Amino acid sequence: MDVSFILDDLNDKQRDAVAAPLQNTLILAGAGSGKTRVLVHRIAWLMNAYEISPYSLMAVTFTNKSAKEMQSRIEQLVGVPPQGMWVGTFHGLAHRLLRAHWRDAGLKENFQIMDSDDQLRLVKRIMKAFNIDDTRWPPKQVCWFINAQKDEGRRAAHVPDSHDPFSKGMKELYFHYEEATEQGGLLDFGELLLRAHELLLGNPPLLKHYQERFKHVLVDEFQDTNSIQYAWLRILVGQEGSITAVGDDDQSIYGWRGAKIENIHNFTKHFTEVNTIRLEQNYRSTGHILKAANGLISNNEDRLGKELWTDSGSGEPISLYAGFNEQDEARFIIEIIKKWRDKGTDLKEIAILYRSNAQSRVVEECLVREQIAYRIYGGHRFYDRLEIKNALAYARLALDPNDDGAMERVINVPPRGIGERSIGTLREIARDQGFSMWKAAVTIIEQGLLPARASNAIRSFLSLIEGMSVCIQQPDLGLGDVFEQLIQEAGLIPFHEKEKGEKGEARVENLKELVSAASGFNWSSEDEEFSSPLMAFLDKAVLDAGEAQADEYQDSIQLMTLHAAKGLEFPLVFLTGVEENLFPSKMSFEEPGRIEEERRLCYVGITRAMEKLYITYAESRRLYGSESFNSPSRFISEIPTDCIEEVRLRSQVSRPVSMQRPALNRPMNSSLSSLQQPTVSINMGDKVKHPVFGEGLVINSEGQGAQTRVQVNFDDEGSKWLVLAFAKLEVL
DNA sequence: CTGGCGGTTCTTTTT
DNA sequence: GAACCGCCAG
Repeated sequence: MDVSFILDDLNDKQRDAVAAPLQNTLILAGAGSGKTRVLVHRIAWLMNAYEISPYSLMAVTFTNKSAKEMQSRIEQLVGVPPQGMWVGTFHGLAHRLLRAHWRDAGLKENFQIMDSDDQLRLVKRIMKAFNIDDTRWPPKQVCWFINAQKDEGRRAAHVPDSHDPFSKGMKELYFHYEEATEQGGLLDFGELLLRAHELLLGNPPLLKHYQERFKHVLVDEFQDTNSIQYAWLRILVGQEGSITAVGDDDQSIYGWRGAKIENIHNFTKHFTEVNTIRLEQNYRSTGHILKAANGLISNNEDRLGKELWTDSGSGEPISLYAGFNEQDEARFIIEIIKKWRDKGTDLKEIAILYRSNAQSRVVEECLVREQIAYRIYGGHRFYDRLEIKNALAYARLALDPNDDGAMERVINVPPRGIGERSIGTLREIARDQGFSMWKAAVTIIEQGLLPARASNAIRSFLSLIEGMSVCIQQPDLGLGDVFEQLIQEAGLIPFHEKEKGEKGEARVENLKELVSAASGFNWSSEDEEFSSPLMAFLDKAVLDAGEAQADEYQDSIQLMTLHAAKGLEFPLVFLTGVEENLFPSKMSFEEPGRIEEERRLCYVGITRAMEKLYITYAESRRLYGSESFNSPSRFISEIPTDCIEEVRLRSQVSRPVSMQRPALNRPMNSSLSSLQQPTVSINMGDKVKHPVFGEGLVINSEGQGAQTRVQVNFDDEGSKWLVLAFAKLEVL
């Protein structure tokens, strides 16, 4: 069979990667080097050249979106959907495994997946039940702790003992949490992975079966794997199988949620006879942009090493703009956008990137004023919305009345006269008797434990749910109709219509959207792991974000965080708010490795740009209600100067100069910075020496003339504010 | 039981 | 600056 078509249109390195022998393979794919393409083509190659059945292949990704994309691109290339191949996210595949082997995994048949919101509620519930002080152990932190443990593959019993009461409490809470989830048949995201790993580890015949089945495993974005995912892969691949991992250690930006960059660094140690291939030719960006990215990332120490190059010319230099506040920054961006738009660029080819979501507001306001369409990526996911979760909770409750989480969620939504008091009694009885809140409710009514008013309210709630459970069992009723009816009976529409503002309207819209999503859900009966379409839909709702925006196809400016931008590309990119304390975020100053991660994040941002990149920062910024003066980010000075050009839009308005413009460490070829350096001789970013405090870096300043104060971050003493006129600072 | 007021807290986010 | 939580009054 002629398989050469698979290698057409690939460069030499890509071909090497795609046609690499059937052994452990590590593909270090730089930004814009055709990573997904290589992965997809390799799958096609394995099937056609090595004649491996799709049944023996597994491809793992992190997001549903990329799983879907991979699936459809394989189909496109090979012509037919790859029958029997497992393509999905780590969580999705683990889930599939657990549904198929729930008994072996020690689960209930109807186990449910919790999202982070459910998890938080559960933790709060537990803490109330055990009377644990939620100021000493904030529920969010408890969740974070538990998830971090699970990411590392640790159950409560594995958490090392500690003497300090805080850690002790955490561990204890983890125990309580384990008990509650076990009892309720609830699995959080981390549990899916942990459980799937334990399932294989503790069941040699089953493990052998899957090891023999999956001859080759392919993993995308390998640099983002956490410990448990890595362990799962290793055990699954075993001695006989092999793995192709594609990743870029320079784009590892999820360390804060457990991703271990070490996994990619140590790949060659843990897997045998690894064939390493580097893809360094970039097809996305201009030379200037790549040079900037290379220069920046070379400041990181722990790297496998890679240098991107292109043969498509150096393009325009990067433009750097110093806004004098965040308004000015936004105005500048819009101005440039308008120029590009008038030249004929589609709005959807322009992206505005920022470090944190809070920064989007100013830009948004500006875009609204100028009537430019925009779209914010990320934001709240469809199935995460309050009204959607409530509707889903009704379905869950109808499916299983003993689902306490669902019960708590909707028992008084819309308000039906069952308040905190009654619910408290329910909880109490449930806990004392060791049964569910539903059963507790039945008991209350039977024994008249509450005043008639509350009792009646509860009774009518119970019969409402009973009616619903009849409804969902009608075999000829479509999933869409089911939700239509549930929403109707629960009275959710009038409830939200009563809400003031546009919020209510949007919620009603979303509920309608849910109905149409449900009716469009096709449950292929080959998903034999599921006993009913409704259950499958509920699981999907938890695991799948559900594209939040409906107007996806409208031509609009793309706004997103840097994290959300990974994997995307745009002709014109604005990297905004590139200031110390913001980016790198001041939260990253504590631990040593975090700054490197911020730098990688910046690298990701720069490499999103295809033709033109603008980097902007503001000298003063209102954030969280108060004003701050940040110096330009260290990352700016780490970019080779010959890739950057400073811009000034308007003729400079004279403004009070407390200190000369804190431009770059190095002298810039900007006429302005030299013009405005009359009196003061200390720059932000300068290294200075103080007779008592020693050496440090100037990181901030305020005031002018004799009152000028500077903030210096001393190597040994931490940061201090000093009055310039008195402190005997020596510039080094 | 509900609604309103004040005090507190604030990265990044997929599953 | 705003969103979220907890407390208090109706």
